[in-house]
Amino acid sequence: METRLFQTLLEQRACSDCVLKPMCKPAIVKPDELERMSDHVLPRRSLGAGERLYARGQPVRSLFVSQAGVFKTETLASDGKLQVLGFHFPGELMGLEAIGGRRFRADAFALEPAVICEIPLTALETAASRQPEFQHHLLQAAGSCLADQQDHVELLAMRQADERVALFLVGMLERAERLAGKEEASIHLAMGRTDLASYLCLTIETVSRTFSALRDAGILGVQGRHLAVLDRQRLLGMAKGDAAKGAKRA
Amino acid sequence: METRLFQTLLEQRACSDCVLKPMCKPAIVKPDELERMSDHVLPRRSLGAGERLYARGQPVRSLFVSQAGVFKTETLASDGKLQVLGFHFPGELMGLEAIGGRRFRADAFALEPAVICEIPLTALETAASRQPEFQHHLLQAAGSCLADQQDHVELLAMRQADERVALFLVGMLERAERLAGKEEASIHLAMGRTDLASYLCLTIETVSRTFSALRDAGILGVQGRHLAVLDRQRLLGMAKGDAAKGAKRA
DNA sequence: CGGACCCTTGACGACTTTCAACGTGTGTGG
DNA sequence: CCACACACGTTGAAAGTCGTCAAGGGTCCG
Repeated sequence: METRLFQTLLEQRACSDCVLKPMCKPAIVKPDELERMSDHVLPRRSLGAGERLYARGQPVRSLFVSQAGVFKTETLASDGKLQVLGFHFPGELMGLEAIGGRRFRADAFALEPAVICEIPLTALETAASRQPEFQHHLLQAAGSCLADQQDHVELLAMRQADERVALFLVGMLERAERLAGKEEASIHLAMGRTDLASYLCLTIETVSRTFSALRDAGILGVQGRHLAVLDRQRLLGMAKGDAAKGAKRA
Repeated sequence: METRLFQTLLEQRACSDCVLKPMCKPAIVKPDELERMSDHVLPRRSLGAGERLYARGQPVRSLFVSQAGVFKTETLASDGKLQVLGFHFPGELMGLEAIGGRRFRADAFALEPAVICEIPLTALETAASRQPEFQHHLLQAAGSCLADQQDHVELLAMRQADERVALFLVGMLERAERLAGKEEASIHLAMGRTDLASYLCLTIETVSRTFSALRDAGILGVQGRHLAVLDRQRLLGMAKGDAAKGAKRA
């Protein structure tokens, strides 16, 4: 059950035993450094759905890696509306964008019950100094965060709503498959339509209509937040901007 | 003249003498490390307007900092169209998003005659290992890149074309003022309407019309790429999404 | 049972895109 | 020197898509 996994994740203190080590982006290399690292990583915390991990404006003292559960980060855009900046899956680093300005620029919320690994910046930097390979990993993790953000911009560059949604779903599918290690035919969305719409820069109505169109076209099965990928090929096609009209057949 | 400055920038080999040191984001801290760093930084190159600095798919061996001249980075979006991801001013780090995947994900072009400082990754990492403060700076630079990308997303989240353009102009103004160290009343755009439109995810026609509307509203003076900020207050207001209608007075 | 929340669906209008034409400046070649 | 092509920017009119406003259904919970 989920509770079992949660218990396991919470009890683990040592990074060397971490279930997520293989996919932990800031993964540490040498065993002895792992030990040292463990001493500094704070005890794992669990968060309930909707709970806030950190808040905009707080000084950054730690970075975070989700062990279980999807997170969202959102910021107050210049027009005063909330803007979802990203969704963060287990193993993905959070908070890095804050260290440029020393304070968090966004709020982070758990979308589901979650377990979080908190790494103090001081521990991160001393570990990086001691161990060039870890430093290298850290830089790579930063680069990956940047790449993710660029993907978000690319997503927003898709003009048509259905293309945007399709590209988003393909991305979610890939992430889920990377975590599961196998092909998936269904997607469970951790976020509601509101967060989804904000991330895609669309209204919830448009998102809902697009899902319905994909359903009517036989591409997707839609039951609330649970989606079934019925025609992977056509979904991929839409994500590439092929089928301008959602329901149009090839 | 510009040529004089170019000559100066090209002749400088030592980071310690660098004119841009105060604003070089990956600025190095201690003098002796500066010396060592200089030995590894490649001789500065100059690029003509439109010349390519690096290409998508190339393996990353160096990061780059513009010494003079604005650059653009653009990628091939999944729909096959070119998408401008960012504009990079002197002192800003380029290429970091590539190191996550070991290859450049974008092309970088000089928009004007430019001088570039090339820092091999190996030099970067050894310097960071030796000197914790430099490592800290490097991480901060990475964070700043990430923050810039988030700003881009925030920009794209502005629904109305005039709000997007206004927010972009405010950003350009701020960057120019940071470089100049004083308030500016005019903006010289290094990029053409096509790159601008791509960055803003609008068509060039819409960008052009928006500029015209801002001109007619008495907010902006427009002469091709040269803009005069006539009503700073109202421009800021639009960037915050206040005036939904561009020409509407307060 | 009522209410809150989330998601869906419909109709209308506004905005941007698209298509098209025009003007300007620059560089090339006659 | 002029003609011409070409790139770039502007403007106009028409069409399409998404946002807005509004209403309704479903589920969960008190």
